[in-house]
Amino acid sequence: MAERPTTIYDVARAAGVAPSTVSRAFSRPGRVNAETAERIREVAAELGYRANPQARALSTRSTSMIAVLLADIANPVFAELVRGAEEAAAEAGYAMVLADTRESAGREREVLDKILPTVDGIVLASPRMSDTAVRQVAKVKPTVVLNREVGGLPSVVVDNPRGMRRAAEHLAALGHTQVTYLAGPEAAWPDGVRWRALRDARTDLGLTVRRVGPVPPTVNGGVRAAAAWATHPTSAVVAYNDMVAIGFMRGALAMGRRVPGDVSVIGFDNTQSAEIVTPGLTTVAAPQRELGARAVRHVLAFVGGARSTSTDPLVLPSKLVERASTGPYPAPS
Amino acid sequence: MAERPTTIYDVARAAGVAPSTVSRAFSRPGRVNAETAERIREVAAELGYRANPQARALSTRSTSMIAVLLADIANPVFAELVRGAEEAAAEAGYAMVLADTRESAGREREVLDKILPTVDGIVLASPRMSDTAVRQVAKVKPTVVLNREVGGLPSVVVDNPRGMRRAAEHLAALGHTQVTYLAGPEAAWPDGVRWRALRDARTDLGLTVRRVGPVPPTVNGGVRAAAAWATHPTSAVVAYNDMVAIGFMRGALAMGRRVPGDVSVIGFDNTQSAEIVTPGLTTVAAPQRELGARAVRHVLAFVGGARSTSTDPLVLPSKLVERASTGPYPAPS
DNA sequence: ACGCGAATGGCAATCGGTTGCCGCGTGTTG
DNA sequence: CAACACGCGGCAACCGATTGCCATTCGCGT
Repeated sequence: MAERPTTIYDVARAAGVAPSTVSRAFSRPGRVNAETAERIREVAAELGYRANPQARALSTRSTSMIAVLLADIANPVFAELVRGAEEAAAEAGYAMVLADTRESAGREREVLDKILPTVDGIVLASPRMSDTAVRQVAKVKPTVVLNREVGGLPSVVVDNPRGMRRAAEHLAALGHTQVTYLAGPEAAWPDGVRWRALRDARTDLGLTVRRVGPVPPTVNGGVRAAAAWATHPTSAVVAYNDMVAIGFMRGALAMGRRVPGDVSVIGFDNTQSAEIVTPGLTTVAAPQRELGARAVRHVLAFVGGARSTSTDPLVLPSKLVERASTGPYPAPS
Repeated sequence: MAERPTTIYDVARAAGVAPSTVSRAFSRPGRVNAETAERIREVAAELGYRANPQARALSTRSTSMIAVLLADIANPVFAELVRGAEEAAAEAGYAMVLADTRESAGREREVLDKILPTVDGIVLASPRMSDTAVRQVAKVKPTVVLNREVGGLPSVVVDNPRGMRRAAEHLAALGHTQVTYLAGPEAAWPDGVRWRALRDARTDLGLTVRRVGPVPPTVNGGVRAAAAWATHPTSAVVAYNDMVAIGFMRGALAMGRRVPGDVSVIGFDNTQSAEIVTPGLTTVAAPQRELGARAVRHVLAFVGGARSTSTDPLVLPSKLVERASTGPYPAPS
């Protein structure tokens, strides 16, 4: 521990050249004599030299890193997304670091202060901070926003309206006429979008919609939502996300309601849990991996100097995955 | 974008003082006249000055960041662990960054090269690289290893042997005499430990043990394990982790075996999935959050200059959580 | 009135790299 | 043989902050 790493100066001394030559031997191979370069590289290897990217960044203003800020790592939606992001970054020779901001705008700011100067670009996944705060960040470093639209800033989002529309159509086709929406955190941008999409689908699908919540986007939140729903039960519910949907199913079950016998349930995100839970959860899926990859490629384009790729949000399709948690409107028994 | 951030030089000029004074106004408040400091702070705020931690690190050799490297973010075990780590870091005024290494030793090295100089300490969670590579890292920066022991290096691990012992006892008490272990990746340190613990429990619990695998530590891996198990079925199975256990249950179910009627299943990790799956999965739980927090506090102690806190591994207890996936040895029918 | 030390601000070196520019030596060309 | 270009290495400034040391000023004791 604490052993000072070797620097270009160490290498330079050992190889009998100037530090600048060592630097060039690595950064622009053509610029220095092939033999000299070779010798330097040998010496460097021997000494275990590794360039300090931060020191380099001081003058070049470029680390080869990007950061992805997540509202909550424990949320399984992010698993695939991170994968996609990581792969896209690796492909471009960038390292990706992640920071969890625990659903808190304050924490986002703190982390950003520390991390911003160490990276070339930022992906804000489901940021909780204000639009102005986000714009502030975008002024300093190339930034792409995920799962949210912030006027004038590049963003990547899922086609939530269409997803919700599909969900509503599915329920309507099964004969349901009343749908309850189990709302997630108000700070979550997609929540409002999904709710509005459901309301918009109301008239031409002949649906009545209600809304309970907001509840935390967790299994327990779903259990609480079930209790709230029970005061005015409907034959169908759409939850903010899969975890809430699963919690709702547990809660409903505990109250003696059967799924989908008494109530049909639809979630959002198609997380792994949606598949393993019983009954299998019908849910609106989004290409999370693609989402992450696109976002990263998008920032990297900016980092690479793209002046203004269109700032229209890039919207990715979503689709309904039908499983066993939805069924026909219960026949009067 | 691309707007150069303001530096102490900008602030110094605007406030009519020397850069060094600006620096001191922030880093050692007593050292500079109260009024001057106040003025500087005002000017700085007005200009939106934020210190560049990397530049600072050049001379102080201390960013206020630590890194946690994970083998796989998609693995839900890490969710809680990250939480604990993040909280412990925040408590100490450190920011935590995460890197996913996709279960690859090579990727670990690459990421470390980039990230190492930007942080004060490292937590390696379930590293896949060789012991020597790990020691190499530890020579450069304070390092704590999680879920693995590397001779001479501080580490935090779960009491896997005891956990497995409890699982075996539980099965033995239910009358099972043959247990199959569904092995996870060989590069995963706990895999060997768990398997050995099961073998060790054999004789005095009167068990016969078998082993199938290795399989990937995923639901699909579990499905494959079920196929392998089916060639020599046993009445009880212990899986490398919950995902494998869940996959096994699906696979077994698909083959017409009932859980726990025909086969009892135990997982490891007590992830959220263990609770929501049907039947509820009996599993060996570890205090993941605590694990993460301890690891971080441990590195921070080293960062703070502790010369050699004992390098004995810190071992945290594990316990068996009984749910519905285990039952009595099937009566001959 | 003189001397001394505390308070306070500035100068300049340093951290580890990068890069513009200079200068030397060699090879090519007229 | 002179002129010129080019290849290649070194010097030194710079990125943004920190810090040891020095200089100035002021207050105070004697």
